[in-house]
Order: sequence, then C-alpha cells, then structure tokens
Amino acid sequence: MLNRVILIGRLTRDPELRYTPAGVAVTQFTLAVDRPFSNQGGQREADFIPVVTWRQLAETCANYLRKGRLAAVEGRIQVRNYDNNEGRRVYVTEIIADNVRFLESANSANREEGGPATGGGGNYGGGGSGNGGNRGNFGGARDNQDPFQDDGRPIDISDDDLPF
Amino acid sequence: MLNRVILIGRLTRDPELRYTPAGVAVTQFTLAVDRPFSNQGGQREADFIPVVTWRQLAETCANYLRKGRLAAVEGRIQVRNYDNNEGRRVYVTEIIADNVRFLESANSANREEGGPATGGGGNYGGGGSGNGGNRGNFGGARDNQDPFQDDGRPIDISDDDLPF
Amino acid sequence: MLNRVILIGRLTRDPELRYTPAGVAVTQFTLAVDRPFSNQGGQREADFIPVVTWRQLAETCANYLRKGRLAAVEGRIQVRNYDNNEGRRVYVTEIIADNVRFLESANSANREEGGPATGGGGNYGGGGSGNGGNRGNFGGARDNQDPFQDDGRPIDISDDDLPF
Amino acid sequence: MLNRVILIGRLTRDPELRYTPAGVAVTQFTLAVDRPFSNQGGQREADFIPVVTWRQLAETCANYLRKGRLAAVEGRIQVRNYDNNEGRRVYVTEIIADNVRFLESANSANREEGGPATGGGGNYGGGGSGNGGNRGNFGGARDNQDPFQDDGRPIDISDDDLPF
DNA sequence: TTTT
DNA sequence: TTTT
Repeated sequence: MLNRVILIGRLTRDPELRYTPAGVAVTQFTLAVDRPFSNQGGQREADFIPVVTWRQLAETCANYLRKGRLAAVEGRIQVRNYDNNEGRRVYVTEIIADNVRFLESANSANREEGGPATGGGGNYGGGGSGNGGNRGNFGGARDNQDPFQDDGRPIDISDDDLPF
Repeated sequence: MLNRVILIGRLTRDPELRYTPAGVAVTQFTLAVDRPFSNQGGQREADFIPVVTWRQLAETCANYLRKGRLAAVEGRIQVRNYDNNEGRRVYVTEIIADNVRFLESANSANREEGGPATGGGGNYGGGGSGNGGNRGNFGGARDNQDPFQDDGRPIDISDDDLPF
Repeated sequence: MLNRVILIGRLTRDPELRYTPAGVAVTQFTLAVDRPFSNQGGQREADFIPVVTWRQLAETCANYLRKGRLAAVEGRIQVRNYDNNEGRRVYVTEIIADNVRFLESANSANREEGGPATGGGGNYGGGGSGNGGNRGNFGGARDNQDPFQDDGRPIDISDDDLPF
Repeated sequence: MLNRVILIGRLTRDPELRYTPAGVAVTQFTLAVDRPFSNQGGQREADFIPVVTWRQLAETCANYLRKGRLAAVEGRIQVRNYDNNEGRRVYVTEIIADNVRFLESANSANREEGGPATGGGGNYGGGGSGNGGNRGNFGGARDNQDPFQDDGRPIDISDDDLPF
C-alpha cells in the first residue's frame, strides 16, 4: 500500500545498461550502503543492494554513474521470485528506482574513469544468440522463468527475444 | 550511508516470536504490500517483504500483530547471504524494523483471532532438538550457515544452541 | 536535491477542496501526527502538519477523507513566504503530497459522517466577492502576496480571479 | 503516528551551535533543497528548510558542516507555535534531525573555510544579557514564548537563563 | 484553531 | 562477486 526506500551508497561496479526487446532502456547497479554500526569484530559492514532503473533514468544513470561513485536512490522494494533449474524457488529483491541523485561528479571523484558504460549486449540487435554464456538476467537468475519486467510489470517476451 | 524504508501492508501470517540463546527476543513476519499499478492481466500484484524486529519491539509485535492486520513499518534494508548445502550462495533481504505502527486494532480488524502468537520453540529452553524438522530460519534458509543475528550483528552461536 | 516526507496521522478537520481560476482542483487538510514521546507533563503532544494535494488526488482526498480519519501521506516539504500587511515576512511550510493512503474507510471509522466535503467557495464561479470574508488562503495567509500555486509553481492570477 | 523526512541539500550558512542552560548542545542550520522542476520563468527554485540537531550530533554538525556543503538529513517534522509581541500566533516548522550525513568533506568542497563555527553566544557562560539584541531564537522568533526545547520536549527555563 |  |  506504501513502499518507499531511500538509500545513499557507492556503486560496486559500473552500471549495466541493456534494452528490452521492445527497446526500453533498463540499467542495473548495486549500491554498497555502510551499516550504521560495527560488527563484533569492530568492522563496518555494508549491505549490497541491487537497484534497477528504467527508460530515461536508465540512460542517465548509465551515462553519469560509475563504480565507486556516491549516489542517492529513491524507489520501492520489489520482490520477484522464480523456480531455478533445481526446482528451488529463488527470491530476488531489488529497488526499482524512480529518482537517482549523483552526489559526486566526475571531477569530484578522483578515480580512473572510462567512457559511458554499457552492458555486454548493448543496444538491442536481435539475433539468435543461442543459450550459451551469461544471459545477463538480474539477481543471479539463470532461467527463463525470470524475464525482464517493464517497470515491474511483466512483459511477454520469449527467450529468443532477449538481447543478451 | 543512509538506508531507510517505510512500508504499509498486511501480515501474510501471524508473527513468529523466538529468542536467541542469549535471550534476545526476535520476531519475524512478512508484509504484503500492494503495488501501485496493475499488471498486464489487469491484476494488482503485491510484494511480500520479510520484516524482522528485535527486543521490546519484537515482543510488542508478537503481542499485537496478527495475520491480515494492516501495519506500517520503518527500518533499513539488510542483505544477508550464506552458502546453502548445495554450495550455492543464497541472498536474504529483510527489513530490520525500528518502528512499527499497528494501523488496525483487534476490534477494527474483523477476523478470527487467537491468543498471542509464538513461534514453535517459544522461550529458549535448550534441549537437544537434533537436526530434524523445521529449524525455523528466516527467508526460506534451510541450513545452519544462516544463524540468527542480533540487530544485524552476527552472534556466535553453535547449532545446538538454537531454540528451534 | 532530495526532499521526501512520509506521515501517518489523523485529519483535524474535513478536507477543503477548491479550484484555481484555471480549474485545477486543490485540496488542503491538516494531519495531527502524535509525537513518539511524552512531554515533561507526561502528555503526548502532536504536530499539526498542513498537507496540499492537486488535481485528481485532490478530488479523491476531498471525496474520501474526513475529520478524524487516519491517513498516510507521501510528498515533499515546500516552504513559501510572503510579506504580510505589517511588512513582516511570513513562512508557510506545507507538504505537497503526491500519494495519500486512506487507512480507515467510512465503515471502519465510526463517526458522524456527512457527504463529500467542499470548501466554502466550491467550483469556481467567479463573481466579485470583494475583500470581505474568508478568502481561504492556506496557512493563515491574509494577503494577496500569497496566491495559489499550481503544484508548487506560481501561477499568475490577480486577486479578483480568486474563487474565494 | 509516523513522521519521517529525508532531505539532501546545501547549507545556506555555517551551522550555529548553542547550549541550553542545562548544557545540552543544539545546532541549527538551513538546507537549500532544489525543487525537482522549474517555475514559470524557467528557473529552478529551492526550499529553505530549517534543521535542528541535538547533543552529540549537534557537536558533530557544528564541527563538520559549513556553508555550501552538501548534506543528507533524516528526521521528523516539528511544528512549534508561539504568540509574537503583536499578539499574532506564529508557526515555526523545523526538521528535528536524528541522522546527518556529510556528503562533501572539506577538501572535496572547494570553498573558503574557517575554523569550527559557533553561534554568537558560544558555550553557555551566563551573563545578564538583558533583553536587547538578537537573542538568537530559531525561525525568526523574537519573543521568549519560544524557548529552546530539549529534543522537542519543552524545558522549563526562564528568559534570564538563556545563553544568547 | 486542531486528531484518536 | 562487491564501494570509500
């Protein structure tokens, strides 16, 4: 009925931009969010929280975010589940972001910086990529029970349609 | 660095109150939170989000919350992971709540209501329960790689200490 | 850069629905939000927080909310200011809501209930109402330095255009 | 019943640290938070939102925050009111913060920086300051109807006790 | 000016 | 699998 999340953390890797078969941009990245206390060993741990953005926001995140950068994310928690190929139900929890703030620009973050990051598949080019290799589903999903979803709404695409 | 979640939803089951070997109360329940849109089939889906509370708040939740009741939860996202007995890393995402509001009292919610709900094990009583049966770990965890954690900080307990 | 507020509280009065000269619906109400502690006299105080909604949400709030009802509000803080007729700058702080949840329906809240509540002026009918009476500005504003604002963006209307 | 605010913005001035007569640290500053849209003239406006912190957090804010720095603030909205010396009731809305994150360190923010900022009065030293001058009440309050409050709970102090 |  |  109400579902709101606000996070501030650092990207663990460059964001990955992909496109659905319908051409909708989707970017995934993970935020490392330090916990507000130390563990028994006196060390600060972090939560690694997957974030998904769609459409224009996805393009912008892919263009401006990089590994190590600080970002604020606003969105909602989404829990997907699917049965993996051992017949076990797997739950994937992600933040579907509707607002992302870049808290460090390229010059304020003094790290090695490449050009815009794109996911392996890049812009949708179709082509029967077969079933080998990493098909790039989020959250470690290995199976086609876990298709891309448009803004959280499932979209009906076959495995062959996938751009990765 | 900042990690804040606010949810309003309904409990999918009665809350489960347990105690760590050190006697710390911990209550787990799942909130069903309706999504703010319909899926392609025109149906409203929900996210099922696991919530964990500790200490006094755990006791209060166990006493006042029941299946079907509406509640507001404030807390932070925590992502735990452990390796299951097939050698696969499993991620468990939960809300560690520090504030819970009961939005329906027993009389305003007209459902069948039992007495206070307690988890199978109840107050820690020791007893070598072996390794059979449901050991009650959260998030569908089946294995002892996923011990209880005190307020998110790992606590060092052996399997035999577990009250379930 | 980021501005997010979530409140749960009760309406201190029926909501007031009005229309801008351009016909845009705007509803104002105040939430009483109990503080999470007692004051020195051992009494629970509340904050009285003004909320503004626009367009469709304004209509829905006017239709479904009533004095005493419990509601959850999501939005952003907006601070307006104007100079009153004593030359003093007055600050008005309101929540511009983009999401309102009705946590009590008409039957779960057992209070005297009238029909849909409308502000004094109702649907915009023009008419030179002069300067007598309650001109209905929010936040106690008395002067025309405080015109209605569309979604927070100022709109250019003269005093004579005001429907109240 | 629930009252949560999260802001990211920049300080409009150096923070002001003061002490209550009981020696409790309290720091006030204002965040400029850009609105997520442009006004009719195509310009981005900002909301100027007063923030209050107490105790250890107050000391830390006074030590590490400066004019122009970016900060994230988590807290609750508090609405105080008092009658000014023209017999008019004045409402003061502030964020009582329980969590502040410094999103820019002294070296990442390239601005003129002085030493730690202290409010005019500094550490409470008594001294009959009479009633002349700026007594430093928050939110433009001019009168002693607006005493400091400890964590939002009113504290019983006379005007003469005030350190400013 | 305030809600349960 | 993880960020500063």
